[in-house]
Amino acid sequence: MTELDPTARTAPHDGPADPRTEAFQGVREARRNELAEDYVELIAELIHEQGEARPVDIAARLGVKVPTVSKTLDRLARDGLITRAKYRSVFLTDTGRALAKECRRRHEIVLRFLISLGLDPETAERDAEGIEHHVSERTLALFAAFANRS
Amino acid sequence: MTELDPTARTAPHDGPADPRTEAFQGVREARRNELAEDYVELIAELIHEQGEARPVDIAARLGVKVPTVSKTLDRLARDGLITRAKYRSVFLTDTGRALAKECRRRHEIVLRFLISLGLDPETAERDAEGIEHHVSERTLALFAAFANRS
DNA sequence: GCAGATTGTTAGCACTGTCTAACTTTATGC
DNA sequence: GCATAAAGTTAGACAGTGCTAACAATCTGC
Repeated sequence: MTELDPTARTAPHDGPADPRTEAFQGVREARRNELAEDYVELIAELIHEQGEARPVDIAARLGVKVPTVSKTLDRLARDGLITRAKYRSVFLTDTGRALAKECRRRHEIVLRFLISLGLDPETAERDAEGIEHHVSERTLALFAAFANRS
Repeated sequence: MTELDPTARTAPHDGPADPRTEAFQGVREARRNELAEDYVELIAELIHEQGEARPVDIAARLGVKVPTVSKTLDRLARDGLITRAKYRSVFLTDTGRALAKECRRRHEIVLRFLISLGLDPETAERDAEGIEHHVSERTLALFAAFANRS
């Protein structure tokens, strides 16, 4: 019954064998990172726009309460994406900055793609926010090509 | 500071005023329903393919353990999407069936769209699984039009 | 340079979603 | 029709993500 049982289904791979199962596992994996990605992307943006990223601004942008942000920032710090000192604003580590850049890139491509498809910018922004965490590199390349072509 | 403060930002709406904040809130809302949608869609599929939806099959498809499924099914039952009896397989309520149908529709459109964009079917399946919960009706219409046109 | 406003932290609660371990029920194969 | 295998449930742990309430630190405007 375990997913390592080589007699399961038809294929003798390691792993789930069913591509649908792989898809679900991939999605669950992606979902775990979504929030962290939203945070680092937003932190980079705030630093760029306002010179610093304060919990109160992060909370306002995300639409959550400040204590929620505080707790999440602790986790991001623990995971090496940001550094922070008590009662001070937040900084990205190199890792965090790299992730933010990557997220911004994906976000831009998805957004441009949706707009070039004919979507209004507001809906495009909302959809891009949800979609960007779930597009493979391959899809991203197709999106970018489409947006450039049209 | 609260999101109901009419002096916040520039617009005197109720709600967040910043479209980016709305986007984040919408995404969080969508994320809350994703798992339920995955479940009902899968349950409908299993019933169609095999005549019944058993926890063990749901678990195998999703790539999680049976007790996880059991607990989630309790929640779906509590929320009126399925009915179940102890040690028996699972049935969709009318509400659950409607949701499943809606999910399947979205999934199909996204999948067809990605494939018609030029993506290989396996990647398309994986990406569709992640994307389908985050596309607005408006985007879906554009996807469908594109897939039909090409 | 102090009072009051703003911002940030901590503690504690609730719920989700995952797991393992132990148990019960149902199904299967002689 | 009974023993064993398979499936399902329950209990309990743990991390994540949200909240409120209470407290602490910092900032601001006289």
